[in-house]
Order: sequence, then C-alpha cells, then structure tokens
Amino acid sequence: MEYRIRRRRGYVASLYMKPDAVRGHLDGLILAVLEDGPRHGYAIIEALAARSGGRLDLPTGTVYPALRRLERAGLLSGTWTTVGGRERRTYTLTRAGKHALAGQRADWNEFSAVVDAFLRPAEGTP
Amino acid sequence: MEYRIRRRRGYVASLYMKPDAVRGHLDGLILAVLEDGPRHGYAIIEALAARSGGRLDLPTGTVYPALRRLERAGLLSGTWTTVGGRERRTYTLTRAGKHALAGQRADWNEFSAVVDAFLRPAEGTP
DNA sequence: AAGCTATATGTAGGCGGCCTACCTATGAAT
DNA sequence: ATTCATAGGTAGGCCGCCTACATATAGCTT
Repeated sequence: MEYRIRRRRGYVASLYMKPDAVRGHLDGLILAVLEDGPRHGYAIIEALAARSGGRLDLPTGTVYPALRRLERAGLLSGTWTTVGGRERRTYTLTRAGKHALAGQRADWNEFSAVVDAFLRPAEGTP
Repeated sequence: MEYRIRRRRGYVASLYMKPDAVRGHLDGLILAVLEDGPRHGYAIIEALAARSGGRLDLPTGTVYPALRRLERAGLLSGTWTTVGGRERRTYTLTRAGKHALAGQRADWNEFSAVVDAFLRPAEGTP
C-alpha cells in the first residue's frame, strides 16, 4: 500500500499518508544518514529517499531547519564548500551526534517494540 | 533504558522520554486494545500500560478526547453503563473501526520498516 | 470523621515539531 | 529562452498531544 510521507515538490502525495508519523524520529533519521559520512542537505534528502525505497520524501522545509537545529545543538558540524559553482553546506556527525544517534537507536527499538506489541500480532493471520 | 511515555498523574516521568513519539500512532493503539473486546476509557489506559510493560502510561487528557474523536469518526460506538455506582462509557469497535485498525497495522508495518532501515542496523554491533 | 487513594470521566488552553508555501541562485539540457 | 535538477533558505500555520484542572463515588486508613 502506497504510503509516501511527502512530496518534495508539488502538492499532496498520497491518500493514505500520515505526515505526523515522522514526529520525534526525524533527528534520528538524519543522524543515521550522516553516520555513513559527511553529506550536504540535498544529498541527505536523497539518501533518505533512496534508503527507504522512495517512501521517505521529506520536503526541504523540513530537513534544512532540522539540520540547523542539530548543528546548534552540537550534534552536527557544518562547513561551506563550493562544488561546481554551487554552494554546499556539508554536515558531519560530531562526537555528541554519534552519542545522540545511539540514544535515538535505543529509543526507537524500545518504542517500536511497544507499538509492535499492539499493532503487529494479527498482521498476517486472517 | 527507562523510556516511559508519560505519567498519568503528577509531573514529568523520565529524563529520556519523548512524548511526541506516539504522534500519529495513538489511534492505532487504542483500536488495537479494543480489538480484544469492549472496554471503557480507564480500562483502555490500563490495558495500554499493561501490554507495554508500563512504558505506555498515557494521561487521561490524551485518551478521553481521542475516544470521543474516534467515536465521532464512527470507528467506535460508546454506551453508558453503571457499575458499582460509577458511570462508565464503554466503547466497542465498529466495523469501520476494524477496517481502520487494519489500515493502521499496514501503515505501522510500512513505517516501522522504513525507520528500521535507518535506526536498526548498527544496533547491537559495536 | 477526616483524609487519602483508586476508580472514572471530562474540558480548556498551550506548545512545539513538522509542513506548506514561498523565495533565491547556478548549471545543464531542450 | 525556458525548463529542470541542484542547492539553500525563511515565515507562518496547523494540529495532535499534553498540562492542568475540575468533578464525583467507593473503599481504605488513621
């Protein structure tokens, strides 16, 4: 069932999407992407889309403010670089960011286990 | 790691809790509880706590409005009963509610698979 | 008798995180 | 020339959940 989070450009994506689903998990997703190495914002959005099979298609208005927030929080460090005449802000996971990512993983494991206890059992048993 | 969602009474519960985590999943949790049979609000809160090992301790101000909303939406039907001199509003899953629950399950499975792709892999491998 | 706890339901108001909608700019393709 | 992909950004708003509070009965303790 199609369940795309959000269209990057344009209007509504799907009838069954729930934009609120990422609430409280966005930071963890971004930190996880940056674990593979430094990336700039646009590349992060693409990595999120790629690794989720296109299901996670976050708008720039969601990701860019989040990156600045995470940088202010000390979890990321950002530096300006110019590639092919275009300005990029490349973000790198800090030590604190790695620590925060570990916490996000623990939180997600616990949370998803809790919800699984309610929403998983009768899944494939008609 | 302690990760309780919320205290039913009193103030803050835990340093590491994320109250926003249930966002967009609350309806599914409630519907899932009522799948086991009709229950009143207070019993639903207790069932959520019991089946989550105490990690899900939702405040009444969260659950009661949600129940009324779900009833208005036609997913639940509520009836007043008196048990031991106390008024109870007992909610039952409607046909539409069962259908919605199935949708919530599908949504959760897809969503959790997406987040797992980012937050699960390096979990237990230091 | 008074007080507290558990049971049971509810509302008003607010907070905050993400989204919508918009803007700017360059390089490449049509 | 215009459009698309790349790249970054902000302002304002929505809405879902939470906080805090209010109400009431039953049962237990002191």
